[in-house]
Amino acid sequence: MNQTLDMEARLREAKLRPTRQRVALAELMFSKGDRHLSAEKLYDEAREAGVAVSLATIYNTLHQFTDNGLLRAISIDSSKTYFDTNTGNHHHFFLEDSEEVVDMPDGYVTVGNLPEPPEGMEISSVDVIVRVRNNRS
Amino acid sequence: MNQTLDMEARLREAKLRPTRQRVALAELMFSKGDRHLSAEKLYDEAREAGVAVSLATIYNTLHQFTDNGLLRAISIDSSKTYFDTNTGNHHHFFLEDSEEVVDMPDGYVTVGNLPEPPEGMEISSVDVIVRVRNNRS
DNA sequence: ATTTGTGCAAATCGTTTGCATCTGA
DNA sequence: TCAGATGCAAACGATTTGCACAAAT
Repeated sequence: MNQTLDMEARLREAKLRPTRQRVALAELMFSKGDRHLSAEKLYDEAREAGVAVSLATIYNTLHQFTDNGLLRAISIDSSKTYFDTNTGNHHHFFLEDSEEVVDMPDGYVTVGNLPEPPEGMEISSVDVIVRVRNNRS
Repeated sequence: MNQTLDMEARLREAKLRPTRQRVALAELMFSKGDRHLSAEKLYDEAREAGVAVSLATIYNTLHQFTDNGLLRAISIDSSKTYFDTNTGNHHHFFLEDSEEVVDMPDGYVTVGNLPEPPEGMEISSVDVIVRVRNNRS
């Protein structure tokens, strides 16, 4: 069974037209387990894989996927946005030295005793980021 | 008692020369309780207050203050960096609608059951960000 | 045939840097 | 005096946008 067909179905479910580029990018992102990609990194992978896409399309695609629930955007480091293929509830380690984002499996981390959000506000999400570094820094 | 003198002392303690601009900026930042400022916002406040500083100096100053423990940098939203005048241990609410950062008093939020950091790594800091929005979005 | 997506290059935004000029100790 | 600070404008890197062209339904 061709993976491409699965991706097409997946895109249709997300109400996105399965165009050449979207299918190719979806395969790159979703065929290798959970990943945390920056636009630039995905762009490089696409070129390596011989997929012709422009950087603008990478950004468009990443945002469309995010809006339609296929990806989750993570802002950890000002300057770069990471897109997480794991949209489930979980938190992250951020490796300061290599600027990599690593999943912390769910089941870990409990956040307790949250104060009330400000008047008229509701919680949209709770992000826990544990910054780590090489212990000989 | 002139506030300026206090700020000068404070800068000296942090091993920074109390220059005209640094003293002025420190006063703007530290005289009004805990604040979360972006470089641009501080720049605007400085101009309003009639303090002549360039944006480059604002950035330099903000980073020097951060390196010397007077401020803490927060990356919440890719794209903008916020500088927190509260360097103590605490977490934040991020108001998605207005893009404001608000302190969550310490004593709240307990993070439990953290997994081991990856091999050879040590925890540098743990950040909890609770994103909130208007409940009629 | 329409609507939606794509590519390119130019534009934007926050931030940084190079360098000549000033200023505080 | 003279290391360290400042201002300006140009450089930057990530991201967005405008618009003509191409592809999907």
